[in-house]
Amino acid sequence: MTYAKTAAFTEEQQHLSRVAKALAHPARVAIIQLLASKQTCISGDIAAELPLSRTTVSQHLQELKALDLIRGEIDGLTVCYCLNTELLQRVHQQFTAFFLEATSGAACGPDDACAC
Amino acid sequence: MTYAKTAAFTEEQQHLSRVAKALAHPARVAIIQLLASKQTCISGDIAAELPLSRTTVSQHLQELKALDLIRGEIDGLTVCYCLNTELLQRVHQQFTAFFLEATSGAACGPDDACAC
DNA sequence: ATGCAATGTCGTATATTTGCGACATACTTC
DNA sequence: GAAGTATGTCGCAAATATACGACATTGCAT
Repeated sequence: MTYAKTAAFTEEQQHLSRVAKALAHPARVAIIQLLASKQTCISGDIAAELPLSRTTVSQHLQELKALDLIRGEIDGLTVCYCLNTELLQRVHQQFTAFFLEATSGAACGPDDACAC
Repeated sequence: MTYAKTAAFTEEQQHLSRVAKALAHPARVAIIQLLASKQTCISGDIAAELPLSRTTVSQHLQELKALDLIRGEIDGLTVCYCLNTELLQRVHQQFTAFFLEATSGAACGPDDACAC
């Protein structure tokens, strides 16, 4: 395995990067925004709204579902996807903590010159 | 090009996913946290702190630098990296806007059942 | 100038992601 | 039950990402 030496990193770092990877594709960002905008949790309409094939969209949906960021509920023939707002809020807090940590410390000088 | 049909998405979605991709690896998250914790913008010490080869760390640094999230300043023989806190703050705002949008709308029901 | 140390780049091997057509499944309707 | 529709899974091809050793470059010290 010459790939993904993730085990050597903090659990926090791994989790943050896992969520970041879920958002690392515009299609998945678009899916979340779509679910946020439409009250009704759409199903295959998502595929119709995106410039990708239905198969590909389904895969992106599965990726988001694997992280539990979205949830799918079978309603007869169609599947209803919705956001897991509770988890999204927790993720938001983690990202905020990360960014606050990153922006609070002394960094570059006034004209972006390192202070070392 | 059977990959990255990013051009079909919003500029906002593309940018968010680009930054997310930069954070989609624990090593890069660790690098940012390291730069945040150490006052002095370290150089190759970063490689010593991570469980990766110096070459690999250098590549991760270049990726972060390509997005201007970090900056490197040559100081004689060593290179000083530091966080671009200004940009990080802007990115933080964008992520916050995204998460607020995602968590505000009506989503799953009380027991995480879709409301459709 | 010579030697050494710190960095980055290049080439390469492997793993993963992305995208999509073909197929299987499940459910609704007639 | 037959036909049609909505979804997901599987398998494949191409593009990317990850990891690292070998090499080139640059600057410091002797």
